[in-house]
Amino acid sequence: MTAPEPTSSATKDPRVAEQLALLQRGVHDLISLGELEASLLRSLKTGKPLRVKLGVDPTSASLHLGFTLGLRKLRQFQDLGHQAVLIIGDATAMVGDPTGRNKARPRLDAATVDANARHYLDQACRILQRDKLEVRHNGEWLKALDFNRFIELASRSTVARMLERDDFQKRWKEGTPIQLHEFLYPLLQGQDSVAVEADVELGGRDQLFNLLVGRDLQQQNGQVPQVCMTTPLLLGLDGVRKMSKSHDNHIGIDENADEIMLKVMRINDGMLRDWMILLTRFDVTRIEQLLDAGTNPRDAKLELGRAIVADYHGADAADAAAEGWLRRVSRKETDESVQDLVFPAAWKDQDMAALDVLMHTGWFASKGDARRQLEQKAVNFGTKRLSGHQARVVLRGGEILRVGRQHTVKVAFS
RNA sequence: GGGGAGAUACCGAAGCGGUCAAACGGGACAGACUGUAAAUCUGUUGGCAUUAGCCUUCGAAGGUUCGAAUCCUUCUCUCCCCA
Repeated sequence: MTAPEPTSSATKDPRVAEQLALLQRGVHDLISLGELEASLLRSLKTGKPLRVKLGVDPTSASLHLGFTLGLRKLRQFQDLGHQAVLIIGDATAMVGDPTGRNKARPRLDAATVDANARHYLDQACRILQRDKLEVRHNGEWLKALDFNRFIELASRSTVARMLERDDFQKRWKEGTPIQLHEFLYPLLQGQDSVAVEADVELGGRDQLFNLLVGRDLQQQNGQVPQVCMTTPLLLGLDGVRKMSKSHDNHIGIDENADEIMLKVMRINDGMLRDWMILLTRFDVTRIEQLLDAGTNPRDAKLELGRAIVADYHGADAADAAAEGWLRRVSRKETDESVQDLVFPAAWKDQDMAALDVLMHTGWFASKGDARRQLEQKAVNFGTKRLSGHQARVVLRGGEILRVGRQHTVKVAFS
C-alpha cells in the first residue's frame, strides 16, 4: 500500500487538493500526480468533467470483491462530478488478457461473453451510479479495425518489449506456451483509450503495463496521454494470493449476506488494514481506532464485514448478518434463521443410517466422503455428536444438523 | 526444415513390467487449540463395500504379456536446441 503522497506545492486550488486527497486513497501507482493535478485543474476551469475509463472483460459470470477496487475508484470520480466510462471488453474478452496468467486464458465464444457482459453491468451498478455512467463495448471499434489498421497497431510494439513483462517472461522460462494473440492484448486495450479519449484510466496494479500502452497510442494519435491510476491487488481469503476465481479465494458480490460475513470473518488479521482502506469508506481515524491494540480484532473484522455486506445488501441485512454470525459462529447457538432442509416424509421417526441422511443433503460428492465426515466426528445432530460411519439417527423434525463448519440446517419434512 | 525432451490424481512432482489407487509437497476437508481467523498439532483426501475385497484411473487409440502408469505402434498437444 502506498501512503498518500503529499500533493505538490504547485497545487494552489483547494478544490483540486480536496479531490486529490480522496482519489489518492488506496492507489498503488499514479502516472503521474502532476498530470492528474493538471487535469483536475483544467476540468475545474473549463467545467468539462474528466473522462475516466475502466475496462472489464466479461470472462466469467460474476464479479468478486477484487474487481470492485477499480469500480469503487470509478465511483469516487463520479461523486466528484467526472464522467465514468465503463468499457465492456466484449472483443478483448475473446482475446484473453495474459496479465498475470501462467497459461493462456481460454478463449470465449460470443454468446457467453454476451451473457456475462449483461450480468457484469448489473453487478457493477451496485457500486456505480448507473444514470451517470457511459457504457461502451469495445467490439464497437475493435471489431471494425481493418487489416491495414490492425497491422499498424501490431507494429506499435515489439516482441522484446512484450517479453520484458514478468508474466510472459515467467511463462517463457517455464516453457508454458505463449500464443501470438496474447501479445496483441495490451495494444487492443490501449486502442480503447484512444477510442473513448480517456483522460484517466483505472486498473489493477498488474495492469500498469497495459495502461501505459494506452498512453503511447494516444500520443501517437494526437491525444493528451491519459493519467494511469492503479489499485493494489486485493489479497484473497487465503491471505497469500490475489483474490481470484481461479484460486477459489474470492468473495462474490452476488453472494448472500451471511456467506459474505462468514468469509470476511475468516480472513487473517494482518489483512484488516488493507481491506478497510480498499473496501470501505472508513476514515483514517476510524481505521486506526479499529486496529488499535485495545480493540479485539474480531470486532474490527465484524465492522469490516458489516460495511462490505451493506454495500451489496443494505444496512439492515448487514446488521442481521453480523448478529447472525455472533450467534451462530461465535456463541455456537443454533437459531431460528437456520434454513430448513426437507427430508422425505416417510423418514419421519424412523431409525435411519446417518449415512443415508447425509447423502440426502447433497453436500457430499460420494458416500466415502460422507462416511469420512462421520468418522472424523464432524457431524452434529441435535445435541449429539455422531461418531463412526455406522451411526444411526431418528429424524423427528426441527433438529439442527451440522456438518463441520460449512453446513447447518434444520430438519423438516415434505 | 533438422535434432532432442515431455504429457501421472485438484496442483506440483516421484514411479519406468508385478509389492501402485500410485511416494512426497502444496491445497482442500475434519478434529484439538483460540478472540473469528492465522499459526501449531492430529487425521482424512478415486468409487462401491461393515471387513475381506471388487471396480474405474496415470494425454488418446490400438498392441505385446499370466500381468502395464511402466514395453511397442500410431495419433493429439507442449517445450527446448539448431536452421
